[in-house]
Amino acid sequence: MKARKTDRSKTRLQLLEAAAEVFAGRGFEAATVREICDQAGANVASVNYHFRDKETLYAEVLKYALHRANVKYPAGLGLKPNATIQQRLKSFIHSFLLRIFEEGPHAWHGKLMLREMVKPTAALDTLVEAEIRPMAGRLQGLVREVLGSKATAAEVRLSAMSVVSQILFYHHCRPVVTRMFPDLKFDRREIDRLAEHITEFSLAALKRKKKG
Amino acid sequence: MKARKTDRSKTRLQLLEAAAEVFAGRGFEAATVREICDQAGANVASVNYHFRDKETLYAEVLKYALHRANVKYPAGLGLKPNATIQQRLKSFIHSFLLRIFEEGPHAWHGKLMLREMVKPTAALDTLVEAEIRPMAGRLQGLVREVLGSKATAAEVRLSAMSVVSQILFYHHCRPVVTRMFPDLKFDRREIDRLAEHITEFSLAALKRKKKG
Amino acid sequence: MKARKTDRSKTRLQLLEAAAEVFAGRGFEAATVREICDQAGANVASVNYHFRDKETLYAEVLKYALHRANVKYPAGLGLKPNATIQQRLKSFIHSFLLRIFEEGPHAWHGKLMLREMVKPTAALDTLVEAEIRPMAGRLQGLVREVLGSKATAAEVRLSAMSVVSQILFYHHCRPVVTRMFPDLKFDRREIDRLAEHITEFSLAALKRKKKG
Amino acid sequence: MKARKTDRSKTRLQLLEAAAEVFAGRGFEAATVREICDQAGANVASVNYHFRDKETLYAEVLKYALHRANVKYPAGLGLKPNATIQQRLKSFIHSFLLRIFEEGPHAWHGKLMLREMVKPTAALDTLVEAEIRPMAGRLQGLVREVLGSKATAAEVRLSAMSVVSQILFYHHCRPVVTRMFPDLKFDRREIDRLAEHITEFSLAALKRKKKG
DNA sequence: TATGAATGAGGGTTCATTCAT
DNA sequence: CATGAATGAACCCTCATTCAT
Repeated sequence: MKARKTDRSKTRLQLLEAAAEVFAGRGFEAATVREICDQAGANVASVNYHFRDKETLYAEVLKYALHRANVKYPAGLGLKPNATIQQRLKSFIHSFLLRIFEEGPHAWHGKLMLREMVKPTAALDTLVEAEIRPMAGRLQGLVREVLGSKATAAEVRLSAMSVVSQILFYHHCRPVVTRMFPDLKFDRREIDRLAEHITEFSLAALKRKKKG
Repeated sequence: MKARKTDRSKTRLQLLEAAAEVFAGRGFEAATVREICDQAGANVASVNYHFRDKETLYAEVLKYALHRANVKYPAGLGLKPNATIQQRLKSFIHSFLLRIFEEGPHAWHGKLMLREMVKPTAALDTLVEAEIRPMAGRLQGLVREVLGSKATAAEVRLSAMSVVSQILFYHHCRPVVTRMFPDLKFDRREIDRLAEHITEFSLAALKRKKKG
Repeated sequence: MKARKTDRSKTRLQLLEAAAEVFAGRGFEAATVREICDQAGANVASVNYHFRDKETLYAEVLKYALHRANVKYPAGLGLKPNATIQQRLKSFIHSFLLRIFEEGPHAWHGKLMLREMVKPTAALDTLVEAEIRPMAGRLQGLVREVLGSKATAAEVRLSAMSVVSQILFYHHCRPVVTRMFPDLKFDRREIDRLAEHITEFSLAALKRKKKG
Repeated sequence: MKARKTDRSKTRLQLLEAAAEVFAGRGFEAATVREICDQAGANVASVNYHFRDKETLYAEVLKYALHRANVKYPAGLGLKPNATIQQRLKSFIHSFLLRIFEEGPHAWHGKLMLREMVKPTAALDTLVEAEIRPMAGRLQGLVREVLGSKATAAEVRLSAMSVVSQILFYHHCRPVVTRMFPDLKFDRREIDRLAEHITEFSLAALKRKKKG
């Protein structure tokens, strides 16, 4: 009956996993503490015991989901340093798209992030610094490689956003995209095609800008 | 007879306005009919009397917000038929950005739409057909003008999404953008610059693709 | 548009008919004024306008149902004065049973009466005097004919109740009876058999009592 | 462990008692969970916590009231096996009448049963099998003893209903009986007299039928 | 330490009734 | 005179949270 430290950690973890799934699926308001506890096989009071309240649990879940996602998709994103700029840009885009279209536990992060866009919480500040800014830095590096050293920081920034926006679009507008083109199934091949298009479109724009 | 109808419409309208604001601000789940009724200066039972239930009210609010937005930003979007393709594309992008960055009552629509992306309701189907598909058609028309008649429908579609995604990015990711670049104030001038960039970036890509 | 006196009466009557059906079917509490008005093809406010409130309407409905029932089953109950006592007793019992098992509008009265047993209202007093006491008097007359003049009033009264109770049982306990004997269908023939049994059983008891 | 269970049972029990009284007094529809909880000294949410909803509570109350009644009036009903059939029949009738005329907590069951006659719920099915059918079996056994083995099952059944109906009459028609004979007070002595009459009346009928 | 019973605030909804028209 | 819009009280129920154990 004595709860060992391991047990404590175990319940906490199960609570986090369950909460991530429920929050991702239903959103903060619609999610109920009871459902989370049930799914975690824990007591109704567990959330308040382990995390003080529902809101704190949510913040912890965001951090946890970020951690989980970073474990699977480390900063490198599979790029090889000696590849051409085209190859590296496409690799960046492709990896990002894969991450976006992934289903199951690893999709929690994306869904939670989208919910943060609608109703930001304090946790978003952390996420921006820990995750988004570094990734933006990587992308701006790639963009600058194409634009050349004469490009201003503002130009680089705008162009990087133009690139990433094309990726995120399929995450943020999926409900509309699937309704407008019901035939589109985002399987492996389709995602490849998408990465191809976005890379090509972006590179074309960037190279033209460079010349101009 | 008219007075009656007007009276009925009056409370209904106040309810719609109040509901639009509350739903946009809090989301469907978190919004309470009590707050909506208070804000509309009506009784708690008004929602059930005029709209049967909260869900039906929400659907009506979406339709109403769409109507309001369309009245202010009619299909023409200020384009002149005899303008060049560059001018017309930039006009499309600029109008769309203005719509996105607008604040006050006209911003309801955008916020509600964003919420629909996170948790689509039955109302989204209607909106896609009534609003989004027509606008997508307009944009695809512009894109095809640049790409030329040899471009496949799929190519046109993908490119159009690349264009619109750059606009929507500032809507869907505003919380992140403002956190990453706190100095950016999206005033008139900044929006102009943004429209300029997106147009230039997109045209560059499209023209390059045309050649290739 | 002018409402003539006839119209007023007409609406009142339709309200009464609708209310009788709804009250009989759902009971006073569960019945809603809206359903009654809808079924009567009248305005929501009609009940309050024509009958002051729901409770008054209920009292009027009881009176009305009694009136309707008495029109169809007049005091005579089809007895012929020159028939034997057996024939007249059986006729009384048979008529009463038919009344009880009747369906449709004429069953309202019985259902409402049963509801009065559960929760008597002021209307019950009227009904007892107007309907039940006279009928009890008739039955006691028949019983006395069998028991003879030596029987005390109390004996007559008890025996009369023994007779009528056997009839009412099938009204008051129908849900139990149908559950205990699902095969029993109370059609014309079965009701005949029932009347036969009750008459026979009661006469046997009465005659034996007379001797003893 | 025991303390917990007891605690749980305690509130549950208080809820059941309070609900039995309120349901018996007002009926299912008119009863409010607030009144029940207040009377039980519990929170408004207690009903939903312990019984899920009002309907389930009602079903539990019916079972509980049956249990309570059966504890006080066990199957034996005070019959001695070596008594004569007259004595045993009178004992059956007398016990049943006492049960019917009892007031206070033990009267809940009777009132609830009467309400079930007016508006049966799913709980009635259970009650018929658990309580009514066994009691009907006992009575039919007594009736058959008098009628003899030649009597058909249908005859036994009809006669048993004739007997029980005379008892239930005073339950189902009490409001009418007290209005018609305001002098009648159903005290110990009057109930004795009633039992005497019903037994005598029924036996007379049964014995006569036997001969015939 | 960790739990299940219990809480009270607040949710959406329904209802008989009222009142200006 | 008769109506339909509007009301406010009360309904059952759900919820995150607390507390004794």
